[in-house]
Amino acid sequence: MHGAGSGGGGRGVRDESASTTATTIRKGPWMAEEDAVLMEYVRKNGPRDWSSIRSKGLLPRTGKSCRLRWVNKLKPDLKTGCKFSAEEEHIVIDLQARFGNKWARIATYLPGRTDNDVKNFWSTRQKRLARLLHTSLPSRSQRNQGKEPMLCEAPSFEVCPTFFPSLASVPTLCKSWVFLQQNPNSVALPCNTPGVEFIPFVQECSTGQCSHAPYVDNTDVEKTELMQNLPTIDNQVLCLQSCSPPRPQFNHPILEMPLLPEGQDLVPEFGDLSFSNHFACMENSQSMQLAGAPTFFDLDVGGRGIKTEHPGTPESFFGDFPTDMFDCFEQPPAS
DNA sequence: AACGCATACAACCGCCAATCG
DNA sequence: TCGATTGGCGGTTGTATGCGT
Repeated sequence: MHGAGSGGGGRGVRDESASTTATTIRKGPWMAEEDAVLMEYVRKNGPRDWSSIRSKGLLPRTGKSCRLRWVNKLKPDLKTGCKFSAEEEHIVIDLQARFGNKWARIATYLPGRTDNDVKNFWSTRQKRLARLLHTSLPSRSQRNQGKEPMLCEAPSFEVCPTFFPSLASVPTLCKSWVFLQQNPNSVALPCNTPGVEFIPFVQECSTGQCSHAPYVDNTDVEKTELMQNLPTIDNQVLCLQSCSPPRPQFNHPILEMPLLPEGQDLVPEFGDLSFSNHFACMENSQSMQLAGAPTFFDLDVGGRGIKTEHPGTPESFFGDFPTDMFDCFEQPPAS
């Protein structure tokens, strides 16, 4: 889509050819004097007619560069030098799942944040998660170039069907799964299962009465449809329960867009505390019941078997994560 | 102290849609 | 109507900084 690899070329302080004459476009870091000129221009003329800044000889910068500088650095009320709060992170995660890489749109929900801020935050987060999970980001050919929410950006988990024979008929477009709370009917849902998106954690409901609505910012009708679309496993209705912290209240009315099944963030799959319990139990019971079946720690994660690095216990697996990674998740209710 | 790595940030690029003449 | 210009956006990359070894 875009000129990959061309970005950044020729910019920066090494661009010594950049002069201060109005006929030559200056690139690279902005100087305080330039900022002052730009601020003064905006004060007099407002944030518009960016190209006239150069045509009038005020700055040897392109209009695009001036606008970018204003929007990202000089505009009042920007939260410069302030890390994303947990609430902001939640908002970005949720909205990215909903809108895709529409950073400008997402930024409108975050006062003081620019699309560049959100984009950088997300990029850094993706890299961090990829590294933590010993897997690589999707190849460029696999990325959707931001046109739609990412389809299962989480690294792949090859889930042994032996564990979940009842899911053999569940269609899947990806290899990522959301795990249900551990119990004798433990199941996993592919992350693209209808109704799973935006639902941090999933529990099984033996009664079929769902007392907890999943977190969605949609209408009740959509919620109902969402619930109806849930698969049934072994004739049991799956019940959704959000175990995530209270969700942020958006300043804007959300959602002119429908739920997108592709949206599924990595965190829910790995943040569920019952996730580890699930496999701890599996180690003790199911692996015995299913003799010969591989355990979670035999599974290949992102093409790299983690068994050798994390032999045996869920704790050893999660030990690789930052200690505060799950701070925002509360313990699921004891069953 | 030096080095390497991860992260945060800044600013570029090309593409595209809207606007203008 | 159409080509040129402009502004907005998303992707990408270089640099600075912090931290651990």
